[in-house]
Amino acid sequence: MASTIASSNRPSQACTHGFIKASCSHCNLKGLCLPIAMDIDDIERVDHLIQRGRPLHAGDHLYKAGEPFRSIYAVRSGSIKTYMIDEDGIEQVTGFYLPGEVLGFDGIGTHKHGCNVVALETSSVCEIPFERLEDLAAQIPSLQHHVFQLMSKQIESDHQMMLTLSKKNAESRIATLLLSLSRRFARRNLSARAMRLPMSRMDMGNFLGITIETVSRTLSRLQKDEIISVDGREIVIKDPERLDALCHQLQ
Amino acid sequence: MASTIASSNRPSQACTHGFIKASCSHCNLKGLCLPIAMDIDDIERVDHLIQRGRPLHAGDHLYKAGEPFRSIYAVRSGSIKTYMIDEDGIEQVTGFYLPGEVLGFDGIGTHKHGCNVVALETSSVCEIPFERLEDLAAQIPSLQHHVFQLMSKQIESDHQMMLTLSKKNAESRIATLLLSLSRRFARRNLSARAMRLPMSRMDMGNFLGITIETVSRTLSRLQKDEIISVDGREIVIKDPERLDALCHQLQ
DNA sequence: CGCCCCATTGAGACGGCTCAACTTGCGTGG
DNA sequence: CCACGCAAGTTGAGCCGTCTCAATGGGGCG
Repeated sequence: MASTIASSNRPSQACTHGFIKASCSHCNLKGLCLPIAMDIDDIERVDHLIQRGRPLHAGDHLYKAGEPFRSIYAVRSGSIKTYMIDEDGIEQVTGFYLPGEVLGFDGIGTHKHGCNVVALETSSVCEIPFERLEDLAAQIPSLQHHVFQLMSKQIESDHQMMLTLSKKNAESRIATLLLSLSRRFARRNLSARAMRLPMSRMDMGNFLGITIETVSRTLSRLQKDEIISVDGREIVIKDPERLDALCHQLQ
Repeated sequence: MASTIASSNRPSQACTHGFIKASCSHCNLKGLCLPIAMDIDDIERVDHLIQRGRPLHAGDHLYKAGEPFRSIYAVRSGSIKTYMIDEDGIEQVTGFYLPGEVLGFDGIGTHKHGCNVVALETSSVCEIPFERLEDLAAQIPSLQHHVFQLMSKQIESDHQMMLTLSKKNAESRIATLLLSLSRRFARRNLSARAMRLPMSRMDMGNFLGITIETVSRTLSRLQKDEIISVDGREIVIKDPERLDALCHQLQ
């Protein structure tokens, strides 16, 4: 399944030395990612500042909290988890990022990355040096606006997450996550019904503020009720309407 | 106490027709607010795009979710609450804003405000038209960077809130909120120990993901343990160290 | 093959919710 | 002036959802 994701994003040409050679204009994520709604010349200019690195393997860290902030990153293939560790060592998963999604907007304020970023499976990212992005954004109004938009959407989705954590019960949290993943897969023309979860039960539970036991029990219950079917990380949404209805219940 | 806050931010000159006349360069919040770290000429240019309106009274909405997004706002005096209402009518308070703090960064992505904004007491705000801010940001690199920084800090504090909602028990959530308010009062050279909460128990509970009964019980317990004293909305932090220690406990 | 990690399932404990009663402060109107 | 209603807050009793602790079951890998 990981290979399915990767192949759906693989650029047309591959490079001899094993690195993935790509360009924004040929990337089939350009309708989702940073270059959205930019004209071809401007995409070229963004393209030149993007650095495409060696693929990350599952468990590899892209960066860790406290390291100097220099770049933001767009996911090209695979999947990425961000998490923070507070002063007491408590971990909080703050997000999951799929191809075409941009991460790393925290850390601009403090010049240090605010969270840790780790690959959940073999993944590749585009690195976007932020100082150069700022220079270019000052020259291309639509790019500046687009960066503001991406950050704004991050804030909105974080607020939605605060509501989920604050007001919803375990079943509703799980349903909300499954539907979010489903919609994001669908946006990339993958199946909205059948998917392989990129994260462990531990990561799901940590993100949703519940224990792995509750995650497991809830998934089992949803399966018993024939709303989804579960086989490890393979999930099939059998009844999207009822799953959606579950999102709308309180704790 | 509301008047204390207002007077501490009142600009030097007052206008005849009752509106508060002000400028960024004379505002004693300029070390906290949008013009931070800008030189005097650039502050003047920011100053010209800022619109200062009639004061809001407690309960007045600055804007509501769904209205077209045009401006962000800096709090000049008083205090402001933001909250979202999801499709089921569930309300979630997403933040409290004190003088010198900037709000409204959600909504850039969708061109519609993502949340509702209401004054908790008599308050005044500076309106910053966003299109003109974008124009100016493209000309003043430090301003563009500063807007990115403000949004980045919003994201970081939202992530911190996600951790609080996801991992901490009621006592720890209350302690975290009290210390956050205390630090933000102190930054404006107000007392870090004695303060008047700008929000109701309902708002505190909604923000923190607990019921008003639990808020009330928890405050009573902290008072019994002589960590704080409570008299309605008047709070005195009697033992900051122990209050801080309470932040660091799990659920 | 055995080890370890991840996931599942069960039983009991507990923190916070629900429901309810009561208090207090404040504005309104008789 | 007091009576009254109303909103906000406090406190208590019992309930419920999730956590904790524990046992068991696969699946991948050395």
